[in-house]
Parts: sequence; structure tokens; C-alpha cells
Amino acid sequence: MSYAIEHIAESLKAARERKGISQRALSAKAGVPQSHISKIENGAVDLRLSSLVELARVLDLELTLVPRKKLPAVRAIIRGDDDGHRDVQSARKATNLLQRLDDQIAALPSETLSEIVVQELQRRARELMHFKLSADDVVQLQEASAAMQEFLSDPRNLEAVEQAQSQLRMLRNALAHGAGVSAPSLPRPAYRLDGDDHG
Amino acid sequence: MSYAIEHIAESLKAARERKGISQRALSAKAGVPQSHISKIENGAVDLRLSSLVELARVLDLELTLVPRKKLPAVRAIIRGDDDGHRDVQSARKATNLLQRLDDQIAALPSETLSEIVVQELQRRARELMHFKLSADDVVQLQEASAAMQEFLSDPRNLEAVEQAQSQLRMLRNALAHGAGVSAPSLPRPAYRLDGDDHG
DNA sequence: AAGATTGATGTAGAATTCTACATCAAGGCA
DNA sequence: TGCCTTGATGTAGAATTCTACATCAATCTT
Repeated sequence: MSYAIEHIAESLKAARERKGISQRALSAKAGVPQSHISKIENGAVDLRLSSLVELARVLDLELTLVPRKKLPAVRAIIRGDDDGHRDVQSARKATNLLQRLDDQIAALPSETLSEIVVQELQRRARELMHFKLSADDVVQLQEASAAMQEFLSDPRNLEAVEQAQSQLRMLRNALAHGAGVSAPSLPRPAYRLDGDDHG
Repeated sequence: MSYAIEHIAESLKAARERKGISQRALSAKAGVPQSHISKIENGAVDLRLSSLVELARVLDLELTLVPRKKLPAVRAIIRGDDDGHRDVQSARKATNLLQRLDDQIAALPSETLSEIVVQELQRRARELMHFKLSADDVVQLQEASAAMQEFLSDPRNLEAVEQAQSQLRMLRNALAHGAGVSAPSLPRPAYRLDGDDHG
């Protein structure tokens, strides 16, 4: 089952628990059997859109298609708890930087870098779009982007790529630990990082 | 079929057209049959999440569950600096023309043109694929394609190639210049702009 | 300890997606 | 005009959701 589907499933579960209702209660309101809800939340089924929409409606959620360009900004709004717009500027900068980074990666010369490395970089950059980034994180991103640019203007400078790569990896790790709420989507590490939900 | 599903279907269709690709092209990239895409876009099926996610991925969209409370804010961001909804037809025509141009270049007789010139042409044509092209740009492309065709039917007409070449170069320069000035978050070309082909 | 609630799991069958393939009308382009 | 592309539609069959229902272990409540 794909990453995106599991992410949706986790979001549903989190929303339900945030509302403090049981699967059976949700079942009654949405008209979907409890057994099926269980399977959905566990990512055991590739559910149909109507099921998803129905559950989302009961949970006061709306299904939306957002352009990847704007994902970080949207994510920042959604994640923004009560003191939401404190960090709007950082979010905006992060959005631009991540977009720039994505473009830079797309522009990497395929002759000098293996496809695998490029995909890895792209994956990391896009992963970061799912986090709410602070001002400090933005600095990290700036450095990574600068390193990437260095390599683009001199493709023999492999060190630059490695630096960018390492920077992105470290940033992700830091975020994965600090984020109590947002992390359910990350590839499952050895340790467990969920257990309590939002609130 | 619920309103929400139709809305998603419309979004998919709009995104595809904004990218200027056909249902068959999308089909190839997403691994979903064209016939099925047609049904999806017309709201004739209650598609599965995996199908939706797959199509969204190809279209650079991310499926997201947004809390009703924050919907307006999110919508505002999405509608934001949208440079896309403006000119769907031009984008589509541009895509076709550039593809045609690429084919024409590939068909150039190698006896009459140096390899370097051919590569240069190909590079320029592909570079343009990464820009958002307006109706005026499309006219330029049409002329270039016409000139190219002229040369193809009469390989002694070297002037025609030069005209096409110049047209592409000018178009690229205009785009590269305008893109930097107007907005910071405009789509950047995925390729480097700088000509590195000096003697 | 007894009883209730929660979420996970299973089965059987109906309903629907989804695929592969073919075909068609409409529109663009030569 | 003739050719090609696009999107819509259909058919048959495989795969999967989805429902209804039952059951179970774990956990909370009294």
C-alpha cells in the first residue's frame, strides 16, 4: 500500500480519536460498518473515494487536491494548532526553498549522478514538505540549496551534493523526533513514535 | 455521486489540461487505462484511493484532508499566485508543438547538418518544454515548426533551419528574462539556461 | 470478579472497480 | 479531401471493495 494512502488512513484515525469517538460511533454516523473502518484505519484496504468522503464529512474534514508547490504552506496551516500563524514567514520561506530545491534536483545532470541518488534526494526534499518548518530549519534548507547550486555550476564537485544530502537527512531526522503529531507518515523506524494523538 | 467526488474529478481534469497533456499521455505515465481516466473525469466511477493517488502524483498534486475550519485559509493559498488557470489552450498547443518540433529535429538528415547543430536544436526545444508558454509564444513556435518543415522538405534550404534556430533562441531568451522579473515563485525551468556550448 | 466497550479479524456473497481491448464521432492539421 | 489525435463508450472477465454478521482479546468500569 502506497505511502499516500497510509497517510490518509492515519489522518482519519487521528481525526476520529481527536473527536473522542469510537469506531462504532463513527460507523453509525457514516453508515460504514465498524469492521470496515478498522480495516481502513489499518491500511488493509484500498478504499473507494465515496467511503473516504463519507468518513471525512463526519469527521469535519474535506478532501482536497493541493499542488505540490503549495504543500508546505498548506501543511503549516493545518498543523498550526492554536497559535497557528506565529510562524507564517518561515513557512513561506520554507515553501520557496523546498520548491527551489526540487527544481535543482530535477536539473541535476544525469551523466554524473546515479538515478538512485537523484531519486533519494527528491524523496527527501518532498518528505520535508510535510513538516511545519521553523526559522532554524529554513537556514538548513538554505545551506542545502546553496550546496546544490554549487554542484550545478560545477558538476565535478561531488562533495557539494553529499553535503546537501546530509543536510536534508539530518533535518528530517531532527523533525521526525521533535514532531509529536505530524510524523505518522514517515517510514516506520524501529522505534514506535505514535501512541498518543493530537491533544 | 456526491458533490465532493465530482469536485475531485473536476480538479483532476483541470490539472491535466493545465499541464497540456492528453488522457492517453496521462494514462501512460500513471499506468491507468485511458478509458478509465475518461470515466473518472466524468464522474462515472467511484474510484479507489490508489487510482486517485496515482493520477494525482503524476499531476503534481497531493491528496490532503483539511479540517473544515481551515478550509478557507487553505483555499486562499491554493488559489494564490496561480499562474496556471489562465491559459489552458495555449499550454496544450505549446505542448503539441514542442513535441512536434522534437520529432522534426529527430528526423533531420544527418548528411546535411552537423551533429552539433542538431543537438543544439534538440536541447533548445526541450528546454522550452519547461516553461509556461503564452498564446504569443505559441505563434513563435508555429513559425519555427513551419521553418523546420520547410527544411525537411528541401534539405538545401539551410536558411530555414537558421530561422527556426533563431526563433527558438529568441523565445528562450524572452522567457528566461521575463520569468526572473515578474514573480519570485514562478516555475523555474528544470534545465539550466546558460548556454555552455561555446567553442 | 463480572460486565461492558473497544478495536481487530474472519466468512460469504453482492456490487463495483479496474483492466485489456476495440470502436466511434468530433476536431485539428496536412 | 484524407489522416491523425482526442475523448467517450462498450464488453467481458478478473480482482477487490463493501456489507452483514459473528467472534475474540484486551481494556476499562463498576
